[in-house]
Amino acid sequence: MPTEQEPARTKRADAARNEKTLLAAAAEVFVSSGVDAPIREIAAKAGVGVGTFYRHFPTRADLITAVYRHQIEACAEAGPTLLAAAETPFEALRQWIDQFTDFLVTKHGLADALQSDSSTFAALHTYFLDRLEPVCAALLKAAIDAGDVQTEISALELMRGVGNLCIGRGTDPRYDPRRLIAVLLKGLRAPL
Amino acid sequence: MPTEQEPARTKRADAARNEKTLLAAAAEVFVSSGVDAPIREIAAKAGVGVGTFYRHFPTRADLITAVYRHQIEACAEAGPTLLAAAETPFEALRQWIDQFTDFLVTKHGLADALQSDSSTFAALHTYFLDRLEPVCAALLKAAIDAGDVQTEISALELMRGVGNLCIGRGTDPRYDPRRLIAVLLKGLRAPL
DNA sequence: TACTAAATGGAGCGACGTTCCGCTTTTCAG
DNA sequence: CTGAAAAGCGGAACGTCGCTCCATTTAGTA
Repeated sequence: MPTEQEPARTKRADAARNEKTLLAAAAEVFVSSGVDAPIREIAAKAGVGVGTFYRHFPTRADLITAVYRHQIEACAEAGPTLLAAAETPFEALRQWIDQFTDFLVTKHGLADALQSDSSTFAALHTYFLDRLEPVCAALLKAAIDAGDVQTEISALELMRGVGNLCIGRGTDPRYDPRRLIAVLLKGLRAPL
Repeated sequence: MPTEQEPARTKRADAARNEKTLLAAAAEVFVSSGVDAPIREIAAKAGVGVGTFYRHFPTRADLITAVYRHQIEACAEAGPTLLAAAETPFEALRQWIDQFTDFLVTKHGLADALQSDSSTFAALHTYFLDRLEPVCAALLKAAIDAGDVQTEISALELMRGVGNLCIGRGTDPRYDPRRLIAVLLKGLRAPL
């Protein structure tokens, strides 16, 4: 079995520089134009050609995961921490969902992309789920074991539901995802 | 004040025929390719040019509302009927939401379009809400008055929440919007 | 310095939405 | 019945976007 011992030659200096520049440009453009901003715009802002862009991020999902990797990681790591610190497992779950919601809500269009069935975003969807689903599952299981949650629901379904509810905020001030997510959690909670 | 008494000349026969043909073609294409199928495809299937398409349906939202007008109307009319027939107002609300959900879930991509903040679909969004929001509000108010619902929530928010939860079904068999909507309703319900 | 592999960039292709306007068809007054 | 005028039609054409391809440039190395 080939134990990933390959040289993994270090990237050329200019390539590394361009990648950083692209990441910064993308982060900036995402804020103003959302995660589905034109590639050309990002490449232009970074001062590189589109060919260079695609060399670094073959897929839009690659770019998005790279831009938000830190926050996804933070969210993943928050799970066990919250579980240890909170009064009850259910409270830990609630707080984790809060953090997850904040993340989605502050990134313009990210929630939309996450739920899109377009194959372009399949990888993004997969990445989020692979990383976060186990974390959410642990919290959910703890809450169930504690008897705080009776409803039968999978972590995946819960996360997708929360993600979906985060779509479209900003369009209409009368729609607040957090309120609905609170209702959803209330529905999850065992009677009494 | 000009009392809309204008002649409103009846459409030319061929124009009326083309409109019907386009509607039929669109309904068919929507089933196989979703509501965001290429305009050219619909026009081709109807055997007309794209210019003709745009003459009849200047915006995609116009087409979608025309295609689904009957079902939207049926959903709107079901409100009062259910309220009169059901055991409790909350049960009426639940059944109405069921019908609304069925409608959204069976139309490939309709829920996505409904929540999209793209200005293309703004009219669609408006049409749905103008027609259905009062109906949902009446059901919700009845349930609140009966004491079955305590949570403070607007009909608009509830409808958008349900609509959002309907997004992405079909992609993943493990995600069932109805289950989450049931949880949401449980969360709406007053304790006990 | 000279060589090579990595990296670049932007022209170009196909798909799509949308507009525009010369041509065809329907309608209806006479 | 007839012949304009009005209404409708079609599809070429333009702008935008995602993505690919490859001739050229450049960083690392001996």
